[in-house]
Amino acid sequence: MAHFSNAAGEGFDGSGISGGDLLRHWNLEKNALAVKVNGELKDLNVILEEDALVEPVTAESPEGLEMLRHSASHLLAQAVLTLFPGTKYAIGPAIKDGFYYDFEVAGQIAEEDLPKIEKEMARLAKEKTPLSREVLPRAQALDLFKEQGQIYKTELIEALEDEHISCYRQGDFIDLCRGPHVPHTGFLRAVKLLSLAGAYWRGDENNIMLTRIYGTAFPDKDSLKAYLERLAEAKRRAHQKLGKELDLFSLHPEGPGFPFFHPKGMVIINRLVDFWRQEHIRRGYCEIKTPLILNKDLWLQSGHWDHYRENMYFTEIDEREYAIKPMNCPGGILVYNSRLRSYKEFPLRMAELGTVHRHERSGVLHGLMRVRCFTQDDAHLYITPEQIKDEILGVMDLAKYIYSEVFSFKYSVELSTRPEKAMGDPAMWDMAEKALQEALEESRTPYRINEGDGAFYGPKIDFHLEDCLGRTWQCGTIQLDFQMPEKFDMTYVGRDGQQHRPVMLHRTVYGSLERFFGILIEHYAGAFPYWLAPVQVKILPVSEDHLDYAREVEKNLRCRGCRTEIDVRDEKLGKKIRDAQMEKIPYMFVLGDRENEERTVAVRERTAGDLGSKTLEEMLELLAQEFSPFSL
RNA sequence: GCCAGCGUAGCUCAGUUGGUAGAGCAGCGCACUCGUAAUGCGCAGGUCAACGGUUCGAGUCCGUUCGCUGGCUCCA
Repeated sequence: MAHFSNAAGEGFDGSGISGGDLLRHWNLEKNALAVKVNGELKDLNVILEEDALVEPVTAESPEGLEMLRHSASHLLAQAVLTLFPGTKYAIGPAIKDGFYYDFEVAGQIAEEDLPKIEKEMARLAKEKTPLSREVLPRAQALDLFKEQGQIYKTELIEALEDEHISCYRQGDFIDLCRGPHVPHTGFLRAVKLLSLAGAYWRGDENNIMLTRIYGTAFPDKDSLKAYLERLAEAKRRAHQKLGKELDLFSLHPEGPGFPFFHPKGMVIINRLVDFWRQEHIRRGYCEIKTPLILNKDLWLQSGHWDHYRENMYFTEIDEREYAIKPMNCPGGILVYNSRLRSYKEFPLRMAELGTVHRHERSGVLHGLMRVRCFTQDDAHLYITPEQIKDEILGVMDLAKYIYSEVFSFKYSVELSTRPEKAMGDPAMWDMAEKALQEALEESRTPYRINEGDGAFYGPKIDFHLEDCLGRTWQCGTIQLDFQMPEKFDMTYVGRDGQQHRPVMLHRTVYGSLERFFGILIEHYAGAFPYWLAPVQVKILPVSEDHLDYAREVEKNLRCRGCRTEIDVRDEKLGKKIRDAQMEKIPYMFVLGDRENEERTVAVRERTAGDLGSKTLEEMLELLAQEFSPFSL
């Protein structure tokens, strides 16, 4: 950090060096792309106020990296305009891990053009053209872009209220931009274009679809290379790929979006369910099950017919219309309403592993993460208004326990507020939003507000987990609902003997078993912890002679609930070990003459390797020490 | 749904400017009876996603449909 002054003295004026030049010099020595002046990010050629506090911003800092990528997007636009004259350019920001730029390309652009564009960018970078800021009067800026037929830029300027428009110029390329930017294009020497995609202008599907080019930029070639390797590694652990390799699940054209679970996948799903049941019993939930198909009247009453019809599947029974449930709540409400309820039952926590079907648009399907048939670990809590906060806190505690303690996930939390197509009284919405917010504040949970993203019947708290490429997926959710109790005329008898309206809380923790499973596969890269592993111990007889002893050991393990298999193939030991390793099985027991005589097993662990010889009793003790969320 | 790319044996992939389909792994059989990450030999396996068109001739070119992947929009 340094103090600079433009004031007279120190020979600035006398020596003919301006404060700006001095600053530039000082910062280039420090390898800075920009500076923070009194905490604010500025270009290197900023004109300093008297006694400004100045810090260099290097390419390695988060701000520097973002700037680098933003500047790279300008370079991309310049290259595309050079190679595809007549192209209209829209917007090009830096994003997490990179940048993009949207174009209406003159002619055709294909993925195979990317190397050509990269080459042009490299050429332009070599020229070290300065990126300079130009502030134009509004009318002049408008004329400038209008002349070139840049309709997207003029539309953007028209939306701005400023008198003066900030632009950045590099050579003959000029872009509407707030900045700041790197001093010259020479800083953009580690840039890679990644993919081509369609994107609607201003994110509205009624608008024209532009061509988006994604890329990334790093301070140097080594860190770019490291990033690309990370991407490749992430692709190797994609759940679709591992699901096939480890024989966990499959998807078929016969049922797009309807996953099939194989025996090994079912072991994991069932473990998740067993654990879920245990934890819910402990936390005072009961469990119900409701039908998959219910008649149309129910969905009319719930509001799904009006708000959710386009995502529902329908069928006909005895010439009457039925719907396949897209959500579990209406069924759950029928259980609630099946008899008179008392406040003494409250908080009434009814869980349901409910399988739902939703007609998702074909383009959004994604492995197990976005499917058309999935099982929610749903629950509906029927409570009094006074119980709202405690119950929300209770669910948040459960989510934290499962995400953080059991699975060591990092997760983010969002509060989604009233959407446009909301049902019901705005005052109720305000109250519900406030209750959720209070619970978040009280539990000191960091969260982001997602304006207008709530469910049609109520606001919600969402829990998001990351997949291996850093994409986030909503898993758990807590939704506060005052609408359904009205619609279904739900009541309970209070202490005063009068009928009251309950409040309803919808919630999930896994979200959907399918999605959570997909994320788990990637989280563990297929090497599931002992308590989830489809096969926990693989028994490897050295030769056929040791099969009898192998069966004896297998029986012993099975009796104690251990999931075990013998590799009975007529193969060499090395091959059996390799295959067990590829299957990511936690333990291998090697059995040969020695073990047979000593009544021991030679233990190999998938990451630690050889653990030496152990008696079966010693081994069972070791296995018992493996982490398990079960406490039976 | 929209944009782009892809679809060849169970899996991973090769297949010249259009001339009639190939490897490795997996599977099956035989031999070997094996000590810590791949034993050898053999056999079998394909309406080249589907349908239509161009052509004497299509895995290859064109069109349509389906599916998958990456995005966009959407996502209770």
